[in-house]
Amino acid sequence: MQGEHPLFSKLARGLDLSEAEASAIRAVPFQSVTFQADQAISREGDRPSKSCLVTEGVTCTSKVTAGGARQIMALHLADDMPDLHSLHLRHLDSDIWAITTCRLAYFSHQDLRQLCRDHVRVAEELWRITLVEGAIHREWMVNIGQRQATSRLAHLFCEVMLRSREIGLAEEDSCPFSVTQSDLSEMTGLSQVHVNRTLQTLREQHLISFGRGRLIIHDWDALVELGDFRPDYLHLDVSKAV
Amino acid sequence: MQGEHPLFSKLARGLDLSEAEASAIRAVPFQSVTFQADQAISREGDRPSKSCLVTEGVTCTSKVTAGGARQIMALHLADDMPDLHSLHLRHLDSDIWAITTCRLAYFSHQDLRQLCRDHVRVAEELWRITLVEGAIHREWMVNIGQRQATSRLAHLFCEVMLRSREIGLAEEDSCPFSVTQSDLSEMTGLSQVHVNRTLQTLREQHLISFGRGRLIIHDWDALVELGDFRPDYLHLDVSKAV
DNA sequence: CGAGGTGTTGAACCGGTTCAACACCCGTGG
DNA sequence: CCACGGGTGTTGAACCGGTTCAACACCTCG
Repeated sequence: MQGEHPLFSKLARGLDLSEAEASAIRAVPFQSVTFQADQAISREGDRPSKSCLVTEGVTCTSKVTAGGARQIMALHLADDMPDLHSLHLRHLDSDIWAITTCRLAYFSHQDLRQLCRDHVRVAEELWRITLVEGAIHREWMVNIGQRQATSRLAHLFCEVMLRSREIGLAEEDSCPFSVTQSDLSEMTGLSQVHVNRTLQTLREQHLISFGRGRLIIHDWDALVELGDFRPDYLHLDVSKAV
Repeated sequence: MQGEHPLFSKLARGLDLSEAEASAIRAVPFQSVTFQADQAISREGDRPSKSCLVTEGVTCTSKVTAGGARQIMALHLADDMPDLHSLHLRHLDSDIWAITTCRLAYFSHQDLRQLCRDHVRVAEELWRITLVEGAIHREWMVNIGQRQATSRLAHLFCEVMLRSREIGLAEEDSCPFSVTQSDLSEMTGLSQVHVNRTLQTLREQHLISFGRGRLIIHDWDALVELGDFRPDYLHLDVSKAV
């Protein structure tokens, strides 16, 4: 897939594309842009005329309260589309940040809309992608609202591992995960200090290793149990034949 | 609008419909069903072949953790479509419950898909509706993850008031809101006891009244301030001319 | 070698939880 | 008409998970 059109590799994942669809997708022009870690990619209130796809690195969606507290609402790994929703929403309702240095491919809304009009199945798949994002939001609400610190982190780690595996970035029991403890705290609604202590607990129980840009899960079953992790919400069950 | 086709009144809200679109929408068959308060409408894991629109009452989307704690992830008032996402997701990832007695109109997925294929703008509007749901999810994450109890409730009340106004259910400073304190606790990730105490605080400060199925906001500006409420995320700025 | 970001630790604190008892309200049936 | 019952709301008191603050350690990179 090296050098393949980024939107094509994304869509080919969930869809058995016809010749016509494939070539229409490959014909969508795109622009590659690199962002440094901790750079803002877009800001709340922006009215973008293009949407992006992450080809490398990690981005997140976040908001800051009046009190200055920050919540990260979503993580985007390779092949995720952080602001696809801007295709049909006038303005962005959250910021999008680069967590690591990352590379994005931009597609103009005009081109995407045309693609959708010409190829219904592609439209439906793009729609579906935004729906999965919503499903992940729902699970995160449960995580933040109802689970204890250890479970919250365990759950997050399980998700990251599964999503990394999905895009071919995971080895057997490990995957790249270059986020700080402070990032983790903003994803889970915990304080940075408590994340630190909770990580220690998880490490002491030989469940995970985390650090130097990598997550290693030593005991998947135990982590799943602890995190109350049921992956249905990721909607990975896409058999291409529908 | 009494007696009007429910999907039509919903879509006419955001879209200036052409004759062809309007009649196609009105042609979509639907089935009206009544649910009693606290009845399950659909369950996690279901694979629905139809989606519903709330015509009366209040429903919610929720999940229960392994520990038995329940999180409500979304509220649906009249004209909301609680499981529109099931149109493109194989299975439901959460339960849908009737909070009050309510009336739903059901549309088969087959019909909705056909409608979308025949009328792109309708497809885009339905897609948009699911995207707004996602935007609300994101704001709720901020609410649950970062705000204190008083702000959380204040924020929720502001949202309910605005959404009620949008569908014409609000009087000047009040709207119907028949949920228990326990429901509020599950929406905000607080304990029922603490919701009770927080409500007392809000009442003492003459910000709201809440009870007997009604929410009254006595001081909108103060409540907005307290709740850190910025309504952009509701994406109500739909001028019909695009 | 120094600087700044990240991770770690301890101790005091507090927002919110939990448990358990009680009050209230409304609808039901006797 | 009242007695009853169940759901909802209210209260107090003990408790605890997580926060906050502040200091320090560590690592990496220039």
